[in-house]
Amino acid sequence: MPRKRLTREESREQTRQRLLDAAAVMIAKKGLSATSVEDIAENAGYTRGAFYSNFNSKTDLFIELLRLDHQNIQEDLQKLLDADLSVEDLQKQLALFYAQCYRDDNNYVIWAEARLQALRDTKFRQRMNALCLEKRDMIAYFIEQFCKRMNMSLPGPAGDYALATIALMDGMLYFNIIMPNELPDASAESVLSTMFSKTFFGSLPA
Amino acid sequence: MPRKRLTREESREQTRQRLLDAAAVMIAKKGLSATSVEDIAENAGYTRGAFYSNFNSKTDLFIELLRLDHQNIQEDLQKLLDADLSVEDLQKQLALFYAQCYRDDNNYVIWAEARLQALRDTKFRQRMNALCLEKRDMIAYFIEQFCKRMNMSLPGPAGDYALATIALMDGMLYFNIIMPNELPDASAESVLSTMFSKTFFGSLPA
DNA sequence: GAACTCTAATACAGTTATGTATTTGAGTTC
DNA sequence: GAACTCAAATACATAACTGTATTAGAGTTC
Repeated sequence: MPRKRLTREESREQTRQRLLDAAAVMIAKKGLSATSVEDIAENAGYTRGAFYSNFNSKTDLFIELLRLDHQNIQEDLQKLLDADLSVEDLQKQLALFYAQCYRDDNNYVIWAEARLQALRDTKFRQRMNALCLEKRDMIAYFIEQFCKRMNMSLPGPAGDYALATIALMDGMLYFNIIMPNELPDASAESVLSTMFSKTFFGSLPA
Repeated sequence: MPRKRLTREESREQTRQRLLDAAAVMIAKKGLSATSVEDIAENAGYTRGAFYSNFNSKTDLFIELLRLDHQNIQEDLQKLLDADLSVEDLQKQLALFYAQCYRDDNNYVIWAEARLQALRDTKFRQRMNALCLEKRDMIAYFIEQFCKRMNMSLPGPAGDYALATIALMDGMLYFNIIMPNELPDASAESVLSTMFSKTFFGSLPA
């Protein structure tokens, strides 16, 4: 039984959202270029007509997908910063944050696809880079906060460490997805925390 | 003027090699699934007939491409190990090795494509994982050698550090390719060496 | 050099994608 | 509730890719 007769705007928004959701699933499953507009529409329960009525192109939809996910990430990070956590909790959050971003595997794949797309498409790369730099700066700020509370100073720019953090977690995450047996969670965590504590604690002033 | 009238076998080998080269270029440029068999053949100066005469499928060719590149990497690494370098040189080699693997950008993209393919195709993943584990073990051995000469001991299994090394270098490399302005070489190098020296030197026994 | 062989080109048949133009029908307006 | 509007379906015209089956011709064999 249909709860409610949807208004035109609600109905359109629902369609749009379903198309976005279906696209995320299909792109993760088959890859960006192997996913046809037809795939997306069909998987969302519509036809191509609905797609072209809501998006100009597959690329446009894809960017919207990234934008929305990035927005969620930023909001989550901001909440963490605002929460005024203890040093221990902050440390935990720093180590776990990135993995949380990719809480389901779809997101990991989608950003991996995005990176490749960025290598190929100048316009796309510009939009992508803006998102990445925002993320880097956010994490850099996070690291700075962390160091301040620990009464430490970094040997280099926080931005560089932010990049290293993203890079490291990304790579570890990939290994975890692709061959979970070879790198049990405990091991991954220990490697990460070793790298981080050695790196950051190594720079303690006293 | 044609140097020499090629023997049938030579001619076939030349065709095969040209197809492989063209595939590497096209796959890096357009992506694996966006690259058609036609693209590869045409770009190599042949028609699809030549392709199907030399390979069973695009996937087969792709795996051959990876296999060959991986073979080169392994050989290079082995040479380094055999060279019996000084500690300083060994350290340099460790930091630079991975970047050398991707000496031209094509290879980076091709392996990124391979990672995504591995996420989707079980059979492919199995072949891929074998290559990755070989590489990990090789680098782990490299790290062990390094530590031995430095008279250090690692706090954890060398394999874990090898994975972290690969992950970190991979991620940094991506940033370097995608936005070289944001991460000048000097900066990337300093981040890497900081991470490594802090991590490994932090574990010195005395 | 005639008969043979195998590489690569060509021809073919089938499938799947694209975007636009047009139509249908569920919501909206009065 | 009749006229209207816009979201989504359908129809259409193209284009591209796939793999196989067949053919042409450059090497090979004797």
